[in-house]
Amino acid sequence: MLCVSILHADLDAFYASVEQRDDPGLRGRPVLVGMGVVLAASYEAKACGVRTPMGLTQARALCPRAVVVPPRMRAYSAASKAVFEVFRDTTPLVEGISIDEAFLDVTGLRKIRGSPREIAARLRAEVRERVGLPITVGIAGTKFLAKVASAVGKPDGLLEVPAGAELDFLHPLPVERLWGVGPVTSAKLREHRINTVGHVARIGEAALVTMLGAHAGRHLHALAHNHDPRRVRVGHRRGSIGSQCALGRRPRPFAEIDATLAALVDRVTRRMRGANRAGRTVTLRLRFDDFGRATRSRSLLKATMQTRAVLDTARSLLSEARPLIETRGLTLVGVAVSNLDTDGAIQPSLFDELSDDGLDVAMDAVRDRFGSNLLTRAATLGRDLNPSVPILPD
DNA sequence: TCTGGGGTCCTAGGACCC
DNA sequence: TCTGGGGTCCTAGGACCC
Repeated sequence: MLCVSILHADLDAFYASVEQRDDPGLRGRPVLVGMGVVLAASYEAKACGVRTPMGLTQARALCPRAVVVPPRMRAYSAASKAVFEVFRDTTPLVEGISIDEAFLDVTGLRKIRGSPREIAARLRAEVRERVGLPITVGIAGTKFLAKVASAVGKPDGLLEVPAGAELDFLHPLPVERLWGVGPVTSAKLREHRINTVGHVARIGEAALVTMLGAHAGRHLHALAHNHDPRRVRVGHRRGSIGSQCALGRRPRPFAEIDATLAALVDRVTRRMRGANRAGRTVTLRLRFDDFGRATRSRSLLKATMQTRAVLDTARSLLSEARPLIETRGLTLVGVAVSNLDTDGAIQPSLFDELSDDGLDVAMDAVRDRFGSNLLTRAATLGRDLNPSVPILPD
């Protein structure tokens, strides 16, 4: 039987490392990337206790020596592409998880490329040489364990969990290492004095299901025994495309929220056209003063990637949510399109043709109603927002 | 510890169909 | 008029991930 070997490759403090690579003056110093909140912290900054996402004010208090730089998404996107090229030169079986991490299936490469450890070591060296970035690689027989291994191996490390030693490695770790255990599940488990993965493995599936629900219970039980049958999937396409914008606590006139929504829809549909994906379900995301959240969604009869159609739907959802917004105070607005088709032939509308440069078009839609102040505000917002960065390579 | 922006998956009720 | 099981889609919410 062929023993599966999976690598989990994860760039270290990705955005911060790109900044340190591009500005030698930042090397060896604590670096924070962010605007408002910390998007990434170099290991020097993490040593002070800085975490993401933490407010920059608080991060500066913890780490007064830190250099704060604004994010440069284009640079990170380019670096990510270069790293993924190294991945694909290693094996065609690459599954991107995010801009800075991927699974690589190297099963069966032993004869031509050496042991998984040799492959991983070469991969790390190549990322360092070709892209100039530190990367940690975990090696194991399952995706889950490879991911745990890279997390434990950070930073700039290589950690292999040998066959047969999986549970010895896994069971002493805290429950938070399990994929799918966040703050809520962690609190529930710790309430029952379940603190380690080994304890999760011992208490039995039925008890976990009672505690956490059917799916989560079975899932965690399986992971705690290192049962993870998921294969590395190639060519997986994202299921939704969205954009959102935090508004701060200052009250905003409804018209300004509407203009912001138009800017967001313009970005989203532009990205959809760029990726040639049409979608059918429009979701409006809202977050309120008390950090409560709500979503409102509507499905269209036909998939679209046109700004006009998505904007009309989003705006209608926003109007319906207006009473909610006015009572609870809005701090974030977002829009996402899901139910994505793959075969959407691009059908430019007049609206879209007008929209080729910047946010002019979405702004046209609000100009008459809201006047030039809001137009300026929304256009500024759009330019401040970072360009689209693919989360998964299309 | 007061929280950004990009996503994923699961649950559950209701409408609707056979 | 009341009734069943099975299935899909839509919508809203929640938890989680990086």
